[in-house]
Amino acid sequence: MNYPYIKQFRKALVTWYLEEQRDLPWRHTKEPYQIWVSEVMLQQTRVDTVIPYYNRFIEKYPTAESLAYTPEEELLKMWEGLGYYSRVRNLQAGVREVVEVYGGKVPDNRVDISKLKGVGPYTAGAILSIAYGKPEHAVDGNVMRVLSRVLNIDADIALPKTKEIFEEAVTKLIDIENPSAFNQGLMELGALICTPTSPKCLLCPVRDYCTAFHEGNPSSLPVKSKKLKTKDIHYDVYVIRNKDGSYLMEKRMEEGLLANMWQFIMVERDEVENSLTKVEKQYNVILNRELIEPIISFKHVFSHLKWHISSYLVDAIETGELSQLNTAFLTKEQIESIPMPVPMLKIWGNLT
DNA sequence: AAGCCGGGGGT
DNA sequence: ACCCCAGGCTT
Repeated sequence: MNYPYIKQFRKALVTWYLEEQRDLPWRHTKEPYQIWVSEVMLQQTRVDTVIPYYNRFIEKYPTAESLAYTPEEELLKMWEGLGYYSRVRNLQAGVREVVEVYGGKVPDNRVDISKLKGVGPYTAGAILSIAYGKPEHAVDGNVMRVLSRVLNIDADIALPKTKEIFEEAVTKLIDIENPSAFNQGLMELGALICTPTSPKCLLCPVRDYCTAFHEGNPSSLPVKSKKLKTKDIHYDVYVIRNKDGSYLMEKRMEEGLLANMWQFIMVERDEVENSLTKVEKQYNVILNRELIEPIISFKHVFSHLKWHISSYLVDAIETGELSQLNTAFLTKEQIESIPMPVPMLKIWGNLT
């Protein structure tokens, strides 16, 4: 794009953003910490999903100091249902570093802010431009889609290397006068107008500067290669109830999928007799095999795998000492206070 | 560079 | 069924 057009493109984008932007909670603040929270929640997550979580989170943890030393289980409960739970662990680690190393002030340069846990190239640029007004690129999926069309770039955006092309493009195009509105304008345009399928080109404020609109095919961009196939795993989930009306639960491992979240007893599907024997032995209980009541069967899709779950309610006739520290019989009130992944919430919700 | 890490909504 | 979403970390 030639220089005169760059200036006009900036102006058109920023003017449109300032007039048409949605009223979102995190647009009422310029506190770097609060912008940070919003950006982490928005990673791979839609605006409408984030809004209630953001409001609750900021109300409870309005400052870096208030978040820094909150127990992890409480944070996971606040994050419950949002997904990608390592985000909140990393956020807290980063925030704690800000409190302890930077005196509570979020760094205002890319080198230092990028050292914080959970802050990658995008989040760094977003905080720097939105909270500090720095002319830094913030390239996410929206930006790559919009600019692939405006500049008619057909490089494969699934390749990490391709992102550098767009970072350089933004660095060249960005409005020094209002980096915040420019970066958010690109993303807002991607969310409202320059959508993945059927972009609303006739309503686009930068249509005049869009190469794909004039010389190419906006709908065919961006190019993205790799598509992943999910693996199928079948589980039987046993909701085991003791004489007190408490339920046997276990906490997942500290790392990996759904780390540190709680679940009912879950075993890979097998012959029913084998499953029950395995459960009885491992958790030192004797189950009433005469009365196994199906609760619900469903599929739960993750980004890289698919769970097929069948769940059952069964009474423990006898219970012994639980050998593992991460297992316990919990009351209804306790269960509703611990963080559980959505599949377990679904089973719990169908229990009564 | 590729795999891992959730969940929901749109088409 | 498939795609994508205000991505980052680990290997």
